[in-house]
Amino acid sequence: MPQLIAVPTSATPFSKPKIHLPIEASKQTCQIYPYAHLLNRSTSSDHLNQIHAQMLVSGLHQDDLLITKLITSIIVTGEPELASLVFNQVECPNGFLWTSMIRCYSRYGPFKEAIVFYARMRCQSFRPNNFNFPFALKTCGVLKALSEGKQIHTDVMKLGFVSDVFVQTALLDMYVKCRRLKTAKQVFDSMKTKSVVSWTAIVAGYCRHGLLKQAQELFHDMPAKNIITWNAMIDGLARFGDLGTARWYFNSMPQINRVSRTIMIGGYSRAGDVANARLLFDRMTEKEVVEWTAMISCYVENGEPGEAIKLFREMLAADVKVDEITMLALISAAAQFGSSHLCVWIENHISEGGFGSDIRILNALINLYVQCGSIEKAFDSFEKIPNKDVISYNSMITGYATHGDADGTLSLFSMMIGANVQPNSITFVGVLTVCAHRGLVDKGRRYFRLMLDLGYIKPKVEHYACMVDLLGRAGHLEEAHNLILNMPIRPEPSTWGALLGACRIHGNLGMAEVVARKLFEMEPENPGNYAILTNMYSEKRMWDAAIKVRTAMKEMRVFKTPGISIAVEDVGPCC
DNA sequence: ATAGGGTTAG
Repeated sequence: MPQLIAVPTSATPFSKPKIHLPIEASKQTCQIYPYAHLLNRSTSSDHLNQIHAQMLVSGLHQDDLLITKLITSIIVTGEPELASLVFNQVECPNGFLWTSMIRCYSRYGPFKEAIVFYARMRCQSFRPNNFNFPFALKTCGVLKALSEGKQIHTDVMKLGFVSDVFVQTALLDMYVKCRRLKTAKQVFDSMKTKSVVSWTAIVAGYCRHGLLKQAQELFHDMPAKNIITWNAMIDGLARFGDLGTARWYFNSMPQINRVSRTIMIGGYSRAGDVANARLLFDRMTEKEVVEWTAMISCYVENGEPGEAIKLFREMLAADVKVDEITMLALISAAAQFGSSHLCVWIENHISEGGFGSDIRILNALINLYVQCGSIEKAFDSFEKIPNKDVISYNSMITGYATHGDADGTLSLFSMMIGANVQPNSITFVGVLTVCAHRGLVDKGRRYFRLMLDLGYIKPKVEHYACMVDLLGRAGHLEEAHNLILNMPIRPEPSTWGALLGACRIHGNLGMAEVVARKLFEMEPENPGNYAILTNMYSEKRMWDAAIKVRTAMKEMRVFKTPGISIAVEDVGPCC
């Protein structure tokens, strides 16, 4: 995470905020205050603008109480930009105002602005209060902005909030969200008084990162649990493979709610138990958008897009309000279904629901068109996105790559660089895949080199697999072999498998023997590797060697699985 | 300040 902004940590001097209220303005106060009752949730932003204009004219824009009310009203309309506009005209904002602005951005985004506001507050040497920290820290967690979080941590210590349970809990949660479990635990251990929330935050942190042992230990040690603690625990268990225990906890917890059931639906879904997920779903009386979406996703996750789409229709019939996450699940289902006649229907829902400006939806749409085979339409949707992010570019690059379009892939990569969007490891999977597919050896080498030179991308096995495939197919077996031997991460059987395949293509028996030996060690139970080597011996009429491999196979009790042809199910029309 | 559903690759 690049540093968003330098948060000044100088803690002195603290100037008390002063309100410079013009005398004339204070005289007019009673005339203007009647406007205050207009500032409620339903006030439109035009109306707020009018009120603000009047305040400016009357010189009341420095009136602490009124401005606070105005900004609060703007914030509930969810328009942070307008709120900042008003805020920026306040000479000496009070603590409540600073908190409001930070909280506003931490809720509606852009999240970065919340930290910017925190930094601005510190630049003005305003002393944060215990309400400022949690919202600023929460935002650091959302953005995974560890370095900013640490700077706020310094402020917390300098300014004497080490014994504030709220602040400390927010701090430990920030470390949890930034994947710093050890630091989170240190903060937790240092707390003299801990609330249920503090305990739950650390338990949930361990759960989220799959450290179930630590989580369970604390779970059993904690003096009191609430339903959130239980839910965090069953989610951890269900998420990381111990569905049985999760189920046991689920059945023995003092009370359950909608969240508990949704967690279990997710657990069953990941275990492939669609029937039990549906059973739980059907038994729920109060189903809202999250529950419906969980069940729809369950079908998507388990390869039943038809059922997912059917359930979505039921959801509409049940008059449940669809949100952007339901739409993402639905688009996923349609993409899996792969039929282009769903696309128009989907696009209608997107515009009806007002999701047309949500970049996540638009990105999913690119993938939908790619999966339906209309790469041109995918590009149309891609082009229409005003501020394309990495995922937009990746979706399109991957789309071209899976269609084997090297020109499309590589020109889009250049476009991405030109637009100053940083490629990530997924981008390079796409680029290298297409190079391997199209036999573009030199280009592949160059892009691979570029990826390493960029420095911020940790090469993964997938990248090496692409390169081995690319070099191997082109006959550069030695180079491919050396790449595997020198790669900084553990090669997977499939990495060696790619090389073995290349040896077969080029009839290089010597290297095939070396590679096969490696594979026999790694996955002695996989019959495919023996088969390739046996076939290579047979092709060279080396019958003795072939028989030797077969015998070894028998001794290892490896049997070649007979070929199975799976009938393609006719799903029929779905709508 | 703590819990549930989602988009890009493989």
